[in-house]
Amino acid sequence: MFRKMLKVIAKVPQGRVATYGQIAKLAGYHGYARQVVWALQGPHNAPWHRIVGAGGKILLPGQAGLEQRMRLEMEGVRFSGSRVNMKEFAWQAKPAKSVRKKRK
DNA sequence: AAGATGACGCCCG
DNA sequence: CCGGGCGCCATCT
Repeated sequence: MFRKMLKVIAKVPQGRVATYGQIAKLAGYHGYARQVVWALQGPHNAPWHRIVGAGGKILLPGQAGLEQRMRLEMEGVRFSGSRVNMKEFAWQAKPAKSVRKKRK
């Protein structure tokens, strides 16, 4: 499951950002924003810094959020205060069949 | 098995 | 724009 999410996250190109909900939905799990978080925390090498909250808000606490912002700017992402210019850098993913698993 | 938790998302004030 | 409240789901204790 996380495996799939990570795969989607890995598809996010540099200089682009995606939201948790976006990832979850593309992975086929609409509404699993929280699970996306666990996927990032787990042992893997995913570009966690490209994942932000809805509206491009950085939710990471303390230094982590600071570092994320720095990295994104380095990739070319512009920031509007504490947020990312979503309209410009929001990742436009392709409709990968949003197949929702039949949540039992 | 039940209760609490978490880098969330959306609605309301 | 910001803060608070409620709902979502898998994992942990």
